Amino acid sequence: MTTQKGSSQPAESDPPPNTTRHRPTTMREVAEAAAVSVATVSLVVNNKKDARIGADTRKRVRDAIRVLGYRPNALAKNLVSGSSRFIGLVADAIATTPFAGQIIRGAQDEAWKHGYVLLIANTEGNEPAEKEAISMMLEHKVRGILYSTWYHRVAQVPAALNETDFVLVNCFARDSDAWAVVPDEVQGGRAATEILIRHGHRRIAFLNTTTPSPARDGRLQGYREALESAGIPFDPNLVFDAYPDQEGGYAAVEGLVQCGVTAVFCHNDRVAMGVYDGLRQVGMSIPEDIAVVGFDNQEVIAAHLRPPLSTVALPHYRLGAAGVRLLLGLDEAPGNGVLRIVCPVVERDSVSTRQEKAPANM
Amino acid sequence: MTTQKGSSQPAESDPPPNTTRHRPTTMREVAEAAAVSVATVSLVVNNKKDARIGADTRKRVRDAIRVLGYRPNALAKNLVSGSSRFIGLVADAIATTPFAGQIIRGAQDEAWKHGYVLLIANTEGNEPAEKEAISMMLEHKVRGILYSTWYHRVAQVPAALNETDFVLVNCFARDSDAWAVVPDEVQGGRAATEILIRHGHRRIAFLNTTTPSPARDGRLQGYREALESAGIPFDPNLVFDAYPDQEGGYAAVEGLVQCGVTAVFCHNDRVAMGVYDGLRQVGMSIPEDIAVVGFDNQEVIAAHLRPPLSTVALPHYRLGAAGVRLLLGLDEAPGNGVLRIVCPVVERDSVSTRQEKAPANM
DNA sequence: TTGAAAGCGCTAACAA
DNA sequence: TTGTTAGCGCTTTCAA
Repeated sequence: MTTQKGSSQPAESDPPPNTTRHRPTTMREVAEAAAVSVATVSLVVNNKKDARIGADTRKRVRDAIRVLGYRPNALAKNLVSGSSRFIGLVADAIATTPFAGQIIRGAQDEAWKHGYVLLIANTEGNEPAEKEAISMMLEHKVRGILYSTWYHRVAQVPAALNETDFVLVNCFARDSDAWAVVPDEVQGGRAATEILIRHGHRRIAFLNTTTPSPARDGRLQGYREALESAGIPFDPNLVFDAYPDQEGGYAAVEGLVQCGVTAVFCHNDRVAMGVYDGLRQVGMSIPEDIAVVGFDNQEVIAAHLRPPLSTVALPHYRLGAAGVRLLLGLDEAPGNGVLRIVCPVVERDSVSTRQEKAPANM
Repeated sequence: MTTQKGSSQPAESDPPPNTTRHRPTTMREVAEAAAVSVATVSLVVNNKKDARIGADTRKRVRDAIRVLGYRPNALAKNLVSGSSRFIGLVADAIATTPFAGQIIRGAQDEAWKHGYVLLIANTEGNEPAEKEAISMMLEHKVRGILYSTWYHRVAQVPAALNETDFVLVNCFARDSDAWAVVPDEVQGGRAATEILIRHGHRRIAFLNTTTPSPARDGRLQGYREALESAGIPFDPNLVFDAYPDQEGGYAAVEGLVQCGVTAVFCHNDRVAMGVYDGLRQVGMSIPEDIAVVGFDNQEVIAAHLRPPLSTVALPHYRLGAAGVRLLLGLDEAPGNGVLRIVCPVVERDSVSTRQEKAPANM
């Protein structure tokens, strides 16, 4: 097949004919073509405000740029200015979960907005890889580093991070005041529970995860706070342990029906999916017999269960975006250094059908 | 709170004390500290094979590097060498789907392996954003660009891509011989169907997507090929249209049971999930009454359905990895320029239960 | 075995 | 209004 490569052939073998596609055009060449100095070219390329360039000079330069297909060399530019427009993102698992991707996306969009580019590295949580990734970013003189994890947890901050600005995303340091952005688990747990309360439920179970984590503690606390605000006494017998996946939810159904609750708040959407299966098994229907809300808003699941699942979303996109804003000093970090992002409610039909929520007009 | 920034204070205000953390150490400083020339430092930093450096000189340099916390400046290095160690990845949707992430991961891992770093940009399929992203990558003198899409489709190749090496990932160009890496839909469709055939099914429905796409055509062809190889006549009445999500699968169940098939190949796992619901609704069980296989191997769903779903995986990770291999010239492109990656079978319990497949020993 | 010096492509004083 | 020049931090001949 024909080659699609331009740079594949050694350029020095023959004198560059005046065709395109050899060594990239430099600013100096543009300057010669336009019969001006490189300084002038630089000025027009960068649209320097306080540079007074004659209209015709400017035009000559512009033309030369177009004709030669000139592109500024960011490497050189960065070298001069001493700092690059890179932001490093090191992640422990870029795509083990659908979530991590949203962090990247949020970070990327926000970075882009301010003229920065994301340099990413995924380390699989592997320490040498992590060190190497950070080194490489440091060597590229990144503006700063976002250190992110795929689930909300305590992070062991690699020492090398201190050589630059950094912010933790979806994780936090236990013994340091390093800046961090995390989801507000407590508020999320409260919100989830409140959906149920708002629909008149008083006997509400909570299927919490078995894994110790900020999510486990935070959501439980939120659940309790919501009950308390509503004047509903907390009943520890209504809090169940469930392994945080479909099987865990399925297995928990038996206990659920035995204790006679009218609603259940599941630690995550996958658990909720298991609960759906279990409930169906025993002939109970959602939301009539039992209302359920999940957590995470894992689209593939939540939006397409029957009935679609009301849930609380994990704000991954915003986590990533807030991370770069903090990094760039666009937002101020809160006093303790950790910024909590709210987990928004996503109501669907697993608490009450749409008809009940908003009666049709006819 | 205390600042965690090093670079935040102007460094020129006072002469750098010999503490750490000011302007980063340069090679020249290392040279001075070690009382050698920068050339020598360069030699030892890069472990140049054919450089004969005295053991003690080398040690002095090493020590100075350690003491000063020197890090090479990749920007400068790249400028000199004329080319960077960047590979650009432009994606139309980094995380709308769990899939895209795997492409990134595959590309990242493979790039890393060869000393390259990924520069990523997501464009949301937005053309100006795409142009800008490519420009930026070109300006950074990337080694090449991976242009990827989140689902397998024909891509409109942006002209600017021709200024560098590039390979299409998960998409291909209609009228060009641009290099591309895509999943082998035909083989995938064949493999899915063969799972069913291997388990004795002869009357096999195919719930194909309604969306025109390489997946739609390829999987259908694979389905037909598999039937043909097994000597089963193709019956067009057994091919149904289904919108490619849970609702589509659910809706298709009625037709499915009416035509009395014993097995169904679903265009994707989400459709399969809908089929599960529908089948349960009419009291049929999987795999006893009807066997089902999906496509995509979307973990959250496939692995946790009841019973777990046998399916065929989309090789996103390998797509990304193969993309960089092609780009770097590590692998040879096939004659027509498009490399097809096999979609591996993932057997679970929706075709026959594990017991049937492998009887327990006692 | 090591050093001096040129220069990668660009920016930013400073001159003119 | 535009040009000259000195670097940015590094690699790489070429000399010593």
